[in-house]
Amino acid sequence: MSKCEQCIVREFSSLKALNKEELVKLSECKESYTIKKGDVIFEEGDTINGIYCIKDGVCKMSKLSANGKDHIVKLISKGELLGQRSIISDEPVNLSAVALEDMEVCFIPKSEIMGFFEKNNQFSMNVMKTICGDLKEADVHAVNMAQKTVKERLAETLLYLADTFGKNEDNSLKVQLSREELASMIGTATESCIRLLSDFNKLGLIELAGKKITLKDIGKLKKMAE
Amino acid sequence: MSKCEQCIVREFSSLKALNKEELVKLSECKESYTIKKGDVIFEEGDTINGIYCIKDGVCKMSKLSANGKDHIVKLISKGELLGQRSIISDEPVNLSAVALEDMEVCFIPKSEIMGFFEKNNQFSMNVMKTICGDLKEADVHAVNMAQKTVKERLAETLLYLADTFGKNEDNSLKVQLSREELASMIGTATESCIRLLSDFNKLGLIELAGKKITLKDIGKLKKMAE
DNA sequence: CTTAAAATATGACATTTGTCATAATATTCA
DNA sequence: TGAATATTATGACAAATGTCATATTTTAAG
Repeated sequence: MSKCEQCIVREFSSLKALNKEELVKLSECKESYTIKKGDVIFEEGDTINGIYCIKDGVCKMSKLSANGKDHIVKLISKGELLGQRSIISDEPVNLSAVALEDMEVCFIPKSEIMGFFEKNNQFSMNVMKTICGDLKEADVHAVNMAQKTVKERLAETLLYLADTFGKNEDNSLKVQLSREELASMIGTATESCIRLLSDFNKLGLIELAGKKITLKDIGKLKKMAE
Repeated sequence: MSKCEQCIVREFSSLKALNKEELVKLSECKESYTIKKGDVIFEEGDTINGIYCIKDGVCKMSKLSANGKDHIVKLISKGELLGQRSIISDEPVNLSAVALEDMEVCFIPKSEIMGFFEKNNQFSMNVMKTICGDLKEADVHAVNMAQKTVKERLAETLLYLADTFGKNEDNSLKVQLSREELASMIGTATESCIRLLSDFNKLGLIELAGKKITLKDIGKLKKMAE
């Protein structure tokens, strides 16, 4: 079993507040998992008994809307913690988490986390700050959904994907989403998404090669996203 | 100056975790304000040096979108705390707060709040739970904005207003929003909002009398909101 | 490698929503 | 009170977006 003391990923999350002793204890109770692309980590409504620390890979967090369509609320990657909200609220999770690529995660039991909350004030503050950041982002997201056109949202999302998850050697976006998934992120019909991607392609803003998307004119894309 | 120990509103917020001693100290440093309808409590980007405890009245929390339109993200009323996110993140506020009716609020300095965080674990947990609740709501809100039609959003919002803020003796909604504000809540053009209200009126779902809106067929409205 | 299934792409059209113009009504303030 | 202003309402039309049908291409399975 790998040791948390030596895990670099920890430095990027609230867990960086833990001291040596706490880390040793954490190493002993955490469980490592490998998750395959497409696998479900948890589903909306599930009761989870701990949080997941993402060591590697990206997953989508989505929510079913009343009409039965899935909406991808955000993407989570290396260094982030999954399920904090559910543990703190003591409620089932309200988003589903599905791996977009093969992932490495560690599961930390709820009891352990609650102990940190009680004894480590800095850890609590870190978690609070993270959740406050999430809240701010969620508000921005809601306003974007309400006020921006689909075209603007698509441009913005492409830029977000490039900024947040980076590019391959050939300059294409590292995270590969299906058209359906991309549509579900920007909140539109799959066909509309495909059509707009075609338009962007014809305008020279992006280049399409199968599932690969390459941003060609970031300046214009930024203008388009307003 | 009124005493926090005797303030009932406190019982509805995270402040309920405070002990007698803390309440006495709070009474001494807090400041009470009266805010007139339409007054700005703070604006997006402002740096605030404490949080506001709403004793009475309702305010709108809004965010300017890139195209210059205001979007009302949520309404806040009696018993809730304003500005927690900003204080915890140590960042300017990202939403504006404007009174929809005359309000009574108390301002609690940041230093005091930070002290509670350090010494009162239950207070910290309460705040965390509140923010987690906000986050959940914000995610639901984003999905609604992305997936529901304007009609569905209007029906939903009317029901929300009735549920959350109640009705007058004549059964009309207690919170009075202008058509423009209602439109800015559901994320649509003012004209579209007015048109849909007219439709709902003709269908017998609601009754319009000036600014007053009365829900006549809650069942159908619920169906319409999906 | 070949076939079936899934994903992507595009056309045609309906529906929703936004915009601009203008009228009717309500509200404010001198 | 009465004029000025803001708000609400409605029509006409344009633009954006969704839906359904159907190719085309890609991927997966045997």
